[in-house]
Amino acid sequence: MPVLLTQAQIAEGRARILAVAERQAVEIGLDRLSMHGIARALGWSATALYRYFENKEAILAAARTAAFDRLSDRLEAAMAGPGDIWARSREVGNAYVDFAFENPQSYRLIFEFAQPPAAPDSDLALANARARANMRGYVEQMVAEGAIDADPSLLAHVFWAGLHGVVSLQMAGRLGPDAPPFETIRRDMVRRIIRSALSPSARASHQTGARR
Amino acid sequence: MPVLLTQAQIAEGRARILAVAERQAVEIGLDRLSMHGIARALGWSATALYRYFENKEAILAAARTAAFDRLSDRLEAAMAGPGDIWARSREVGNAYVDFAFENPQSYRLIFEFAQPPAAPDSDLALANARARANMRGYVEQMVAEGAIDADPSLLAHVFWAGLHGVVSLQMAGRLGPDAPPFETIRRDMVRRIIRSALSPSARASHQTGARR
DNA sequence: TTTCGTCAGATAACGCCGTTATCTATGATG
DNA sequence: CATCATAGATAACGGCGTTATCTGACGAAA
Repeated sequence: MPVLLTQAQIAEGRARILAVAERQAVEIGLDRLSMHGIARALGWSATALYRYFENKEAILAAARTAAFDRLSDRLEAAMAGPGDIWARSREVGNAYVDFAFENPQSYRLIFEFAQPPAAPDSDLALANARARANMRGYVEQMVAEGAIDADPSLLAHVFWAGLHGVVSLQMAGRLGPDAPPFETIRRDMVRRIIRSALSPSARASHQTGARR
Repeated sequence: MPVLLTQAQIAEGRARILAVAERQAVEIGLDRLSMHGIARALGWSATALYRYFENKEAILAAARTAAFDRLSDRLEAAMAGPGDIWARSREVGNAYVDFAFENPQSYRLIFEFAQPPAAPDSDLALANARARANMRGYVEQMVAEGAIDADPSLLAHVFWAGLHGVVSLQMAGRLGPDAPPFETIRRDMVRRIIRSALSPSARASHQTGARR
């Protein structure tokens, strides 16, 4: 009978393709990524890629999945760090922003406007859900610990959307030269939202305590 | 001597090309827009387009400019409407969101991540500046009228980024099925930011007055 | 009125893209 | 050792953005 690719070989092939794709996305930009180019870098023919991925979109979906997971890793690491919930939440925010600007191609890949919907229960959908859970988790904990008082899911999405808004305006170069710097906008936004949700008990200790 | 295109003919040619480009962007999506396709719709050869625009990117830049101007028109109309500054500011926000979801391709065109920088003093740069001014203007007026108290530019950018964040998450389909609806997130975000900036005098009249 | 120069626009072509059809060589199984 | 399904190469398709080249039409000059 034939010589079948083992599961391990398939996995390795996919991993090699993804590695090249991610490197090229960084080097030449997401939109210049091409099947021919990836194959060239591997010393393969372009058609060989189709033994490992159904088409280009499948490669992008896998790269998106990996990007989601890397983002989640960083958010979870920040959340698992030292300090009280205030400090850790701040670190989660920093991790998000750092990820975005250290990996703009990954951030773009994840949040690009035109995206084919992910198949339900696909790896991509799961990675997306994990990232969303991480974007919610720290807010839920703040509410659970009584630091702030709000509908956790709603407030989490407000935080997330706000952060994503500044990040993506900055990335798209839509903050003109007359605009305040990115970090100023971000800090002011977060400060306003936080204060709007401070629990009565936290209001005394945090609000005054945080500003010496 | 030769038969030169008059300024008017050039302007008309550019207008026809743009009209087709914008229609096709709506019909088939921004990324399927092509020089060949635009020319086909015009009954021209693809190369004829190069008599009117330097290249495809120039067409996109012109379309971006037009999109910016349409957005500005709507923002200005909302700002010029009836009612006090609270009502008009609310309408500016509605105009922004309505524009985004009624013209997703235009919104995408404007706020897409990867954008070649606009040439300084180009029509595009001017249209961009006009739109940014409109995103600032209503906040400046609120501050001027004493309704709220903040650095106008900073607060305007916080509002804008927040709104853009919810809009673009929604457009990219990144708000999962477990997320609160778009309008809920938007309203909550705007409410929180507004309250954080209410001037002491407005706090009494607005905060209580606005909730019956 | 004929010639001529110049430019608008068409045709052809280039190299790239994503993808499919077809071929070839391989190596485990009978 | 012969067979045969398959991995991967080669070739090809239609489409892309863009450039080179050709063609034809018109205003100025003769």
